Amino acid sequence: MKLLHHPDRKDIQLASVLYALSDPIRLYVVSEIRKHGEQACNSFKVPIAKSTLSHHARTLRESGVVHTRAQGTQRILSLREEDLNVRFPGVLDSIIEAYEAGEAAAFVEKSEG
Amino acid sequence: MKLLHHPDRKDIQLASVLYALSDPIRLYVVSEIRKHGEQACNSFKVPIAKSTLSHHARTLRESGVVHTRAQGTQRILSLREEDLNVRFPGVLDSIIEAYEAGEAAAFVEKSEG
DNA sequence: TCAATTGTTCGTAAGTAATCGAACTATTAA
DNA sequence: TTAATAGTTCGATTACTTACGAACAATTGA
Repeated sequence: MKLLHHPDRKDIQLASVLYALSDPIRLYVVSEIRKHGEQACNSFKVPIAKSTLSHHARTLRESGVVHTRAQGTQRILSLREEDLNVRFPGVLDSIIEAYEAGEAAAFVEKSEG
Repeated sequence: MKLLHHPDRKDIQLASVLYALSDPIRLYVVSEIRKHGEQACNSFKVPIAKSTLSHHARTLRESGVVHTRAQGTQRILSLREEDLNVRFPGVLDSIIEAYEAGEAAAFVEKSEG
């Protein structure tokens, strides 16, 4: 596998982060990570093909929103909260809070409490 | 001219707002309005065709970020700050603050202080 | 070694977005 | 009425996005 590219903190662009967060699937993934901590792609219960999820994970990674590391055959995604908070204070938190307050993903079986 | 459609507050979608704000031109327009108050399209010094600016204004309006009213031949854009703050507290403020703190539009002559 | 699991990459298709210029509408001013 | 100003809409182009399945690669477990 080729090395996964992550932008340096200073190279994270606000517009790119907002774009990455403007998709319902990606918003859901990010909110899940923030709620439950880092996790592998296969833990996200989304109604899309795995190749499509892989694409979304890449979009999140290349925008600087998540960090991806390999663990066995899995790719563990974690939020780059510190980088985002330093660069764009309050942006990630307010977005995720707004998401959780009212925009629960329509495609998720709401059974996780 | 046909009536301009604005979504009701309750129909403003987080993902759509983030998408609207994920473009450098639109981010600039929104930050200008927030800094200097409501203003007409022709006051934005952006290096794009007027038809393109019109498209961006429409994207901002239809996502619920701005309100547009006619005044003579002009279209006055204002920020829907209250609607956005009620629906997504802190989101608009933190985004614009992050933008102004470091993401000044590269296409603008930085002569306004 | 063989199979299962996890994810990536590739090829493709459909849809969407940004952009321009030209033509148009509406308003204001002369 | 005519001209100027401010925007919108249309048609076309180009590029990107999302999506899928198939094929591939890497790791783990039997």
